[in-house]
Amino acid sequence: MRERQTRQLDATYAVVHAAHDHPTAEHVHERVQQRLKRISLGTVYRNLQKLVAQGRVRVVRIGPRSARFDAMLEPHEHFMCEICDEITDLSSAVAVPIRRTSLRRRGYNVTGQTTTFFGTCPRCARATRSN
Amino acid sequence: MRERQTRQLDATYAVVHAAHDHPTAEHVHERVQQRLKRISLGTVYRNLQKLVAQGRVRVVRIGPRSARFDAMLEPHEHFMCEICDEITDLSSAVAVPIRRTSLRRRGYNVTGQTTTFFGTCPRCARATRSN
DNA sequence: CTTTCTGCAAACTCTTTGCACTCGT
DNA sequence: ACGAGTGCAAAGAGTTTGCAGAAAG
Repeated sequence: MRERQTRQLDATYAVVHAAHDHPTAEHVHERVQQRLKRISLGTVYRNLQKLVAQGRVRVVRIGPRSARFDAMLEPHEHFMCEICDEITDLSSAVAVPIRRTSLRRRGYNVTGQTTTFFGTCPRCARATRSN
Repeated sequence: MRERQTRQLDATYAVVHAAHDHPTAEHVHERVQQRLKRISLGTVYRNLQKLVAQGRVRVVRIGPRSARFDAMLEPHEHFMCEICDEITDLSSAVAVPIRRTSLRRRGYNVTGQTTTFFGTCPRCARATRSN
């Protein structure tokens, strides 16, 4: 046997899959603890790594803070609000796959891509204006 | 007076500006030390922050390792090789500005964007094939 | 039973910071 | 000479890891 199915792994995946807010490892830990009170942060980190290696979860590295996790596997883009730090999903542009082809012609092997927009989200933009 | 022009700040900017390989803070430190032997890593970090705040340098946060710095201010995309960790510049797609407009219509205030492709660069792709 | 996984705590990496001193202006 | 900037070393955040014991198959 190679990989075991543990409560900790299942719960970690369930939390990331249910989340729609790109949680950090610490967020995931807090949420998993609601079900498994004794799970440690180290285990959450190990299981997140495992899920990423299995391709069931993706890492989103944006901004100066911690890595964030996402079980949305369909290609999509992100918007990061520099005021509230919230990351929202954007539906993917149609134009993008074309660029991959041109890179492949130049000898690159492209396995992934991310586009992130930065700025102020509508909610924070409104709040800023009214202050 | 507000900001002073120190040897350390000048040298830090000169190194980033001359670099074409997206150096980490530690890289920048090593290179600046060739001219100012007593400069500390903390000072390099503080000066890199200052340059970023001034808009003379950009931070590139890709991959699990440290932040990397770039004085190339024209819009461009990145390719990160997952084997050798090298980040290369790609000329920017023409299609991208269009998407910003559509985000603005939805209430986002867009101040920046990055697109990164992941995979294997031509050199590593060749090396892998021949092994 | 065997081997992987876990909890815990310590270690590690990257970055920031407090303090006394230095150096631009 | 005033105060922003510096070097140094210690502290912080985020993440990884060694180990002894727990538990999946």
